[in-house]
Amino acid sequence: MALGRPREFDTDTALDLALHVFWRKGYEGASMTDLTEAMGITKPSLYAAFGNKEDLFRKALDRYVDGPGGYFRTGLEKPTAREAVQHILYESVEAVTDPKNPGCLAVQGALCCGDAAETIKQELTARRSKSEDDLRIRFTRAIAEGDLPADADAGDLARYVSAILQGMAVQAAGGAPREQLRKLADMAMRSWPPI
Amino acid sequence: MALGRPREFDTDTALDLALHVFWRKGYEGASMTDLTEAMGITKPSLYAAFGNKEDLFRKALDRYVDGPGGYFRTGLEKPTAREAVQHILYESVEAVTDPKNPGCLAVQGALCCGDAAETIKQELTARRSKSEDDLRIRFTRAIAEGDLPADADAGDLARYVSAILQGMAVQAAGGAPREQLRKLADMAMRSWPPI
DNA sequence: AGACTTATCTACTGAACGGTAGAAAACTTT
DNA sequence: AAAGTTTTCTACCGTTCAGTAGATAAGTCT
Repeated sequence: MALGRPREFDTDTALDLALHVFWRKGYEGASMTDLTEAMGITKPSLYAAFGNKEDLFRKALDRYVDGPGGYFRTGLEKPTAREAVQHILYESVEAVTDPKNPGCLAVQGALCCGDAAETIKQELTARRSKSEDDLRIRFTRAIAEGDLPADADAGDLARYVSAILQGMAVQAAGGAPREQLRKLADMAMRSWPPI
Repeated sequence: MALGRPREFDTDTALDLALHVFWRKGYEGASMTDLTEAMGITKPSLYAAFGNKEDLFRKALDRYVDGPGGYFRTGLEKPTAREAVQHILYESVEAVTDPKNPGCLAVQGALCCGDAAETIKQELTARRSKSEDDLRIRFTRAIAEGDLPADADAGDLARYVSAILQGMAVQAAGGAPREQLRKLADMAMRSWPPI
């Protein structure tokens, strides 16, 4: 194997670099020039390795959920719904206010896009919807386990937590300091579950 | 007065048409061609009447807060903090899920923008921050009037309501139906104030 | 060594972007 | 009617966009 000239860059680290550009500028805001300069490769190399811009973005997204976005899955595995929400909320605060990870990728690219980014918009919407569904399933289990009140609506609770997370992402994009978002998480936790 | 050739279009209705294009596509997503076609005028006419794209967007924004976004100010004038929040939340649900007003302009344009839109991003951030501050001032008054608990933090509450509103806007952009957002507002109201 | 395969490079598309020049048209004023 | 002012139009500007052609370089295979 390994026929032909060997690749001179590591695709995974290049993908990480691309991820950070998309993170900072959004899908449409990140030009191919921005990306190639950050990744340290030329455009033909990028196209040969990753396809087109859309493919690159999807691959970067996958890397996001397995890397910096991993706290979400970790949170779902906590023993109680309360601990799950707490973990996800507070880790999300750290993530969206981390100067190395400026903003939430899922929200960042979700809005304000032109016609060309329609499919990207759908992809991000689908991923957000998937996260909300994961929450709903977790809450359904919690209700069955007596961990949440029997008359709670798992879907409503999932939507509520999602809204808080998305609101935090918007506020972080507006420059809200970590301390303020922590207090927002505090408040959401104090009245949890908001039946 | 009224020297020279008279303008053949009405600037206010043209601004409304522009507003809807920005609403649907965001600041960067709306091209000058999109705008002129929707407004029914040519590019030089647009530039002569409104300046450049950025000026046009700001004028459309002003028209937004005085028109479709007017429910916010109306809400602030309600006699109690609870009624204010209730009014703003439910009217916001109607606004962001109105098929004629697809999304929240303030959130729509706030993210995912390239370098060119940096000043627009700042403008939108400033306006969102202003709204949050209006809420904070209203809550401060409510605390003084005994309308909210004395140990409540007006700033935290304002941030909380803002987060819910922004979360709703993101979910609406993702196609969430009106019914679901109403239930989200219900939930936020049920645990109000979340001290 | 030589054939084969793949990566890398410079240089370039065509299209879309925001914005404008310059002439003609439509009005008020004198 | 002529001068002055402003709008409107077609046609264009330079720039940037995502994406590519074609030559060359660097490896592995027989």
